[in-house]
Formats: sequence, C-alpha cells, structure tokens
Amino acid sequence: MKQFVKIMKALSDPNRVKIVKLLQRRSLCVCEIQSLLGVSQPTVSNHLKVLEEAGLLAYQKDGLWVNYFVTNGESSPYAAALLGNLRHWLDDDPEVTRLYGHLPGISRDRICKK
Amino acid sequence: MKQFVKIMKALSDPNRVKIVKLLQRRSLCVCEIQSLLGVSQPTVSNHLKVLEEAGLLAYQKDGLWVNYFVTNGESSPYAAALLGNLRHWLDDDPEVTRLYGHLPGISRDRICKK
DNA sequence: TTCATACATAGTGAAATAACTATATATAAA
DNA sequence: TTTATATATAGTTATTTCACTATGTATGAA
Repeated sequence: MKQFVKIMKALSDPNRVKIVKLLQRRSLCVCEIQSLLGVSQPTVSNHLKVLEEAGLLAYQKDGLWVNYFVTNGESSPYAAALLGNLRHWLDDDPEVTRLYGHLPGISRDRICKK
Repeated sequence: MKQFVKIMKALSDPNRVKIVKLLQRRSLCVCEIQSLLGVSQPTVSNHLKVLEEAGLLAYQKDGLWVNYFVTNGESSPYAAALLGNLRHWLDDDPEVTRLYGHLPGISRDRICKK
C-alpha cells in the first residue's frame, strides 16, 4: 500500500509527470529539465528525488552533470505498469507536446555554463 | 493532464484506495464504509466525493442510503486502466485483506440505526 | 407535521506539499 | 589550491490536504 501510494503521489504533480514524459524520450541532466520546465533548479532536484524514491527514475553521474533516466520499473509492478502506460498516455497533451517541440533544441552545453 | 493528475491524486490516499478495493468487491453505503475504515462519516463522504470527481466512483440513492460503486472507467482511459489494475493490485496487502475479512459481516441494518 | 436517520456541506486546525532563496557539496579547470 | 559550475540540501512561505466537529439537507416513519 505504501509503495503504491508513493507512486501515485509521485505522479500527482504536473511537473513531475512532464519530467517522466520527457525522460521517456531521452535522458536529461538537471539543468536541461530546469530549462524545459521553467522552474528553479532546487525545485527540479526535489521533483527528481520524489520520482527516484518512488522507483520511477534513476541517475548516473557524469562529471558535473547528473543524468536522470526512467527505470524499467523493476522496483514494483505499479511502477512498471504506470511507466508502461505513460509511454503513450498524454502524448497529445498540449503541455507535453510543447515540451517535446523544445526537446531537440535542448543541449546542456548551451543551456548551462552561463 | 488535469484529468490524469486528478486520478493520481484521488489514488494517493490509503483510505481512498481501500474504498476502491472494497467497492470492487461489492457496492456499499456511506455508513458501511465508515464502519469498515473507522473514520468519521464526513471524512468518508469527502473521500467519496474526491473519487467520484475523478470518475472512479458513482452512486445511486436508495431511500436514506446512498450506494456507492466503482464505474467502468468510461470517463477516461486512465480511470479505466487504473480500475482494471486495482482489481488485482493490493489483493494481498495486509490492510486490504483485513478489510476483506470484515466485509461479509457488514450490514447496513446492523451498522446504522443506532 | 414532527421526529429520526443517512448523508452532505461548512468551518477549523494540523500536517504535507511545492515553490522559492540561500547555502552546502562535488567535480573540473586554472 | 583556488575558482567556477552543476547539483543537492536547508530553510521559509503559501497552498493544499485530511482529519475532525458542527450544522444543513433529504428521506421515511410516526
């Protein structure tokens, strides 16, 4: 029950759902997500932590960058099922498609290092 | 997005998940749910409202009683999928099985009318 | 009509949430 | 080592949430 509720809570926020949808296209570092969502960096880090603790995301450090990516849902059947569904769910959501449009132009080399 | 998040939020509370699991066994009136969950009647009413507005439940009045039941998820593919999954998910959860055990002994004629 | 019962709504308070700013940490470059 | 950069954590505030009590509404019985 606790695990299930944790996953539902993790997916109860529009920004977190957008993060999952974006990462299902390709893995991204924190500053790329920040740029796409238009919220502060700590806010992004916190959302990522919530999603990671729900077993939906994982990360790999690469120098200064931290690459986040979606898991295969091995942590629970709920995670696996929801991630599977989210692979097509909300694909025609206006906010999601708008983000998808920005995705090709996103590059950590241009975004960060200001 | 809004509809999806609304459903996730609705299923983000243990008591609401328990209500769905119970109603998937059989429809219940408010006082029966109150007796099973051990919370106040207004709290139950509020949870039911949240679930109903997410398209997961519906109700039918029967005199003084209001019978709540799960929908077939016609309101959205998210509702349909989650309700489908919840038909077997959490079946071995301790809190859920405990409630299942109490379910046969629950009768609105004995519970209410104090 | 009057009363009782089942449920809904209003209002309140404590706790959780989501955003922010400020700061700490870790890594790479100079 | 010093400095800069990417991210994480701490702390703050406004909003939401979940429980409660009190009260309103609707239906059925007397």
